[in-house]
Amino acid sequence: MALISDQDEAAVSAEGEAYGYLLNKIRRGELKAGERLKAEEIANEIGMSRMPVREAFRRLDAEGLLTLRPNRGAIVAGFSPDQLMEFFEIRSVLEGLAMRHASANVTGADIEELRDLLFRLDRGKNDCDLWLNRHREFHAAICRLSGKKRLLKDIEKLHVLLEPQIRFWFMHAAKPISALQEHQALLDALVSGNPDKAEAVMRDHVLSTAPAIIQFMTEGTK
Amino acid sequence: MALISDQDEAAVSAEGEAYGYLLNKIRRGELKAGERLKAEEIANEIGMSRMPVREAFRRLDAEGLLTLRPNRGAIVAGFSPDQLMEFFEIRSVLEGLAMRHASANVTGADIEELRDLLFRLDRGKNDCDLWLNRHREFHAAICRLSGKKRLLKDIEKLHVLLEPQIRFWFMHAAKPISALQEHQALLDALVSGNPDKAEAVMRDHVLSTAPAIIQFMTEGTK
DNA sequence: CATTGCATTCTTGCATCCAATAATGCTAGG
DNA sequence: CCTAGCATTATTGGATGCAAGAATGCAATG
Repeated sequence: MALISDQDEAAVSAEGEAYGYLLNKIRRGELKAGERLKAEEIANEIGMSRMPVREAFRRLDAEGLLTLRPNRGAIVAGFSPDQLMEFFEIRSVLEGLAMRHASANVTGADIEELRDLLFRLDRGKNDCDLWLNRHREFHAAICRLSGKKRLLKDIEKLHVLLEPQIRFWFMHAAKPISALQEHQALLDALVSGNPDKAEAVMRDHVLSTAPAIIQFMTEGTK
Repeated sequence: MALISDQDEAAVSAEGEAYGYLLNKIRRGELKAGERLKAEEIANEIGMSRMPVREAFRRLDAEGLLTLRPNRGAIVAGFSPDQLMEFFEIRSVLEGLAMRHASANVTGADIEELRDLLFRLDRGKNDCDLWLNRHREFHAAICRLSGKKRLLKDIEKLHVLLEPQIRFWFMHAAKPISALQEHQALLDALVSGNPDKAEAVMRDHVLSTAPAIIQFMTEGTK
């Protein structure tokens, strides 16, 4: 249930609170690419000093969500179509690897649970936040079966990086009608017992969604 | 030539200096896994206050080189054989992807340069630092041909994570006699014009080196 | 009217200070 | 001699202050 970090749990530290606050804003698209963030401003909004905000900046910068420029503050990272495509490609190979391991570990109970997640995903296709969360959770659930923690973490980071874009697409473009059968195919590949096939299907799945999402962006902004 | 960040360039900021100082120590294995780092101690060593050191801790934590525990400081990250294997696997798919793109972009001049790097790599096989740097640079040079910046960055991060382990192996185990032909095979695959083959060869190459390095660790510590 | 140069204001980066939490060592009791 | 509990010390997390650099606005000049 924990996604990237503790962004919705009660953050114990001020830095954690600042991190979660900013992460949510970025993911929801409330902070636009290129926007400059002033440490003191953020600090006032959430009732703390600039120090923990600076540290949150540092963490978000390391994750690629912000760009920290010397003496010139933090700006929200924005990505070109090429960069977005690169993220999708990295996701495809990482989730492909996770899928490969998952296919070796998966049990009947796991499949049962995944079917349930998929069912809920489909039912949430009219609520953006709901759908995005369930979609992320569905992919995370598969990756979790791999048992590889770092892999899961890296993949979730990429999902967060792409979330504003996917949200934009979800809200403005045609709803993902085909999502159900696409993801059903993932489950089929998962139980096929063929690791190569499982990996290949996941790679194709991730890449197949990319062009529509990216192309829509370029059309939407011109 | 710039590796991960500005760890040997003249760091402009105090935070950058602290980051580079710690990064080098970790990479060289001067800080052992599990060792606790005290912010003030580090700060005194390099003549600054704790604040920039804390921020460097935050960055290194985000990169997975340190583990920051609430109220209990930073400890140097250490990895189990399983975790190391996971890193190698992630490296294999990421470098495989980079190789795929590189094979589409590579020119005759690039191959010339890579051959030169490989030649220098082989000549440096008796100096640990030299060999490690050249080996990293050889892989980075191939990945750079992909033109994918994020991919290159992620791969270099993994190289840094694995560096202490590879260093340990290099110093205590048999020298990598086969490295020359292994890497030569990479160049052959690169010019083969077959992206699938190029990717597969790189994946195999990265994975093939893993068991020896990891196994040696478990033997060396028991 | 546009543009350059300068002065003012704002923001960042770092040091220092203080409170809260964790680690350490000591003492007393078994 | 070992252990539990407490007092002391060390260390972290966060707030504040201050200097250096960047952004802004204004005025003078072409």
